[in-house]
Amino acid sequence: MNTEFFNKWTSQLKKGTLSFMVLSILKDKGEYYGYDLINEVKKRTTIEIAEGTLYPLMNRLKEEKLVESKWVEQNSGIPRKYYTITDSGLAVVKEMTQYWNHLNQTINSI
Amino acid sequence: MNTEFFNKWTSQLKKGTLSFMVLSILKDKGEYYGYDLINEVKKRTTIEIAEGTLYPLMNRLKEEKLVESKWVEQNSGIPRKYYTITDSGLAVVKEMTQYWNHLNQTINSI
DNA sequence: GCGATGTACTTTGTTATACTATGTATTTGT
DNA sequence: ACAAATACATAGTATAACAAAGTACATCGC
Repeated sequence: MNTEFFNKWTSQLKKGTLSFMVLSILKDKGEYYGYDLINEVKKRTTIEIAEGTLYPLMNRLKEEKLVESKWVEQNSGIPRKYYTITDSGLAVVKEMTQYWNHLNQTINSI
Repeated sequence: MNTEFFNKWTSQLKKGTLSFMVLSILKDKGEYYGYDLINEVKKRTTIEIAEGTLYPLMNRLKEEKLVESKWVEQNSGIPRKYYTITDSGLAVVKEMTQYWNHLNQTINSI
C-alpha cells in the first residue's frame, strides 16, 4: 500500500473535520481550554491534533464568532483560555452534522 | 447561520473526500474519463467538482500510481483520457474505506 | 455561415488549513 | 537541579480546492 499517500490523505481529511469535531465537542459539553481539547479529541477519536493546528483553529472559530473565550487564572500554573460555543456556533454545527450525514450516506452508496 | 464559514467548510471537507470518492467510483465501475467523472460525482452525490480541481487531482493519482490512463480517440470530437484503478489504488481505497468508517463512527459518538 | 452552447483537457494564481518547529513560562516528579 | 508535563503562541512550509482563462472540436439554432 502507498503509505505515504495514505498519510497525506488522512492529513487532508482533517481539513474540515477538525473544526467539526471541536464544535461538536463544545456543543456536547460546555467548556474546554485548548490544551484539554487536544487531549479530549485524542481520547475520543485517536486523532492527534498538533498544537500548531489547534490554537490557530480556535482563533479562526473565535473570529467567526462561533466560539467565545475567557481567560481563567489558576491557583497554580499557567492561565487557561476557556472556550464556549455561541448560538451561531450551534447553528453552524447543526448544518455541519446534516451535511456530514448526507456526505457519509452518498459515499457509502457508491 | 454563518453561511460564508459553512461554504468554506464544505470546500475544505472536499480535501480528502474527493480523492476517496473518485477512487471508489473507479473501483466500483471500471473506466471513466475526467469530464465524465465530474458528471458522475455530481449525479451520485450532488457535489460539484470544478474542472480545475479534477484534472490536477487525476494527475496526482496517476503520479502516485493509484490510477492509469490511456488516450482514446473518438470517431468525432475530442480524444478522451480514460482512467482505471491500479492494484495499488485498490489497496489504498480499501484502507481509506476503513479509516472513513472509523472516523464516521467516532464523530457520531461525540 | 455564424454565434452560442456543450464537450474535453490544461494551466496559472489565489486562498485556506494542517503541520513542523520554535519560543515563552510555570509546575511537577525524580 | 533537570526533565517532563502543562499551556499558550507564531512563523514558515506544503497541500489541495477553486476561479479564471485558454485551446480545440462539435452541434444546434437562426
